[in-house]
Amino acid sequence: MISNEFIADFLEQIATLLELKQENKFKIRAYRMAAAKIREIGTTLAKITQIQELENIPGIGKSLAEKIWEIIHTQDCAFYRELVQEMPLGLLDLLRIEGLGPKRVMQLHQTLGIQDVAQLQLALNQGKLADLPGFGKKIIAKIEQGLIHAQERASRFPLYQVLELAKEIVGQLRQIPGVVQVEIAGSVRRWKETAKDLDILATGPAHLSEHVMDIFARLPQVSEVILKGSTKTTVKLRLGIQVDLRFVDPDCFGASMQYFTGSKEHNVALRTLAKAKRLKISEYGLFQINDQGSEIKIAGDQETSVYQCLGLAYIEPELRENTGEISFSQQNVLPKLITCTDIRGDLQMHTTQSDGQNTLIEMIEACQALGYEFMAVTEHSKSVYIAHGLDEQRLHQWIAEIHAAQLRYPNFTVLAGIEVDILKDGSLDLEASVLEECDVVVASIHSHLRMPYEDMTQRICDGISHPHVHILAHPTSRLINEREPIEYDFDKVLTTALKHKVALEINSHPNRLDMKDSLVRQVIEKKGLVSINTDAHSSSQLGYMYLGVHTARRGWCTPAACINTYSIEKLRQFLKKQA
DNA sequence: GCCGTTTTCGGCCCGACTGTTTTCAGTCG
Repeated sequence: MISNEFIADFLEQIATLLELKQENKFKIRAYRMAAAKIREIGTTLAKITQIQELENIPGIGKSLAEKIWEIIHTQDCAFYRELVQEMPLGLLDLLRIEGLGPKRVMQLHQTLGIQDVAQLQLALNQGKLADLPGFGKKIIAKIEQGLIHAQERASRFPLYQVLELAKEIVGQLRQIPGVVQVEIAGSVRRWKETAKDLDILATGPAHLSEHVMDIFARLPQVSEVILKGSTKTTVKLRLGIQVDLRFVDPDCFGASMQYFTGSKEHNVALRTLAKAKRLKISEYGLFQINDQGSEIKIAGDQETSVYQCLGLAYIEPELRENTGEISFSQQNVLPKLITCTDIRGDLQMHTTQSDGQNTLIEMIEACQALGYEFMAVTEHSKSVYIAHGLDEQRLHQWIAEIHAAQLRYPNFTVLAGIEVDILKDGSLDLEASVLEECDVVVASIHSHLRMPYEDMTQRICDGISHPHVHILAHPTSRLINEREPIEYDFDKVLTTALKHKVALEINSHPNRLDMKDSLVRQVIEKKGLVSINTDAHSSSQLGYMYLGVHTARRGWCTPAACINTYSIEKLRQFLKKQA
């Protein structure tokens, strides 16, 4: 079955080829928006039986519907083929080089016959670019540098890594006397799972701006200054990540935070809305345009007031992806999102009994220190040899030990659990009799990650249909930047989970964040349940909970949809499958 | 190519920085 990703990649490539062709930029945008829509939409397009249904999707009209239909049924697209005839695919790689946009790439292609990165490198070595109009010394140097960057660049950095870095840099900038505010913006503020760069906003009196930019450009983490102006400076850190700092007047703080938090798509939609109301929005504020064409600032110092003056309820940064949040906001029906303080307990963790670093008692006390009311200890099952997984006998004894430990903590609940493997054939790795002794059964997949789509779907559905299973852990087994998610029919698994009252986990480990945001959204839309857990292998990893909570928020998750917010009484009801 | 709180055609977000420019285009976010 053709995945939505496959279709979206096709449209994305067409958009880039049209960009090279210097087609109408709004046409290009239409392809990009359609690709984005397809990536986040819940339904698998390949299952659609009427082309009309495609046209009903916002952002997809007749022309795009026909192309998508063609891609689904032929795994190919004639329009795409035509474009590739005109422009070699190697040119797409050139576009990813800093300093090269569509115009210059086409100029290189048409005048020097350059078709790919290797030919560009050769032309640079031979000094051929210097003869071209518009290619001065600086531009050529930038392209040479860009080629080096393109080779060494990791595409995106995991959120957690960038957050740690951001805290460091923000801390350093806040120490500059006279600076009023320094805040993280961009995709990091939206808690997107990976970041291309880090955006920081600082405010203060205008005379300070040059000084702040100087200090920023000379921070010890900086390896290269890419551009430097009085209000905007971009540097590259030794770690390879790019950081943008913007400096504005405190009066513009709200508008700037709004602007630099993005997403780009959210901002475009907001500006369109503003324009319809004869307003103009920029990083400097929200302006009313009167009949003479002059502008009067009506909002800007607070982010909330920018939204308010547009007739919108405040939109949390995690929702700003232009996936429906603006119309929900207009109708004032945005969900009240889950927060870290709603979490009453962690339902997946490991101790020294299997592959954890801390003892049961240490984990209990760490959970209590976090203010939790309950926790579940969930060791691995026997087939996970390397993790020293438990067999029936050991689990039986271990449950007794957990019960004994519980006696020492009368005001706190320690649930005895297990993370049982779903084997290749869909059966569970432990006998039902011992699973029945557990308070919580978390099922997951650790082996045979590459199976045919239909078989994997069946395997997971069988696994979670087992009467003792409560939670499907890290549902896609992906590792960010390391391992692709396993492929199966998520709709079908979700339907099965709903039927059997199984919650789907949001695993908070920084390398996992699994399920990802868009899948969480699907669960929420279908009125399913999630469980946000850390899968901690040490007491310090219990602290990753916030990463899972923000991922949940990106999926529009409310407290009611997350079993970790339940009171212990309600949780026990759920675990009895009587909820 | 899409779409309608300027509705079936004519719009479609806005600004900073850089370089090669003699007044602005290209790139980027």
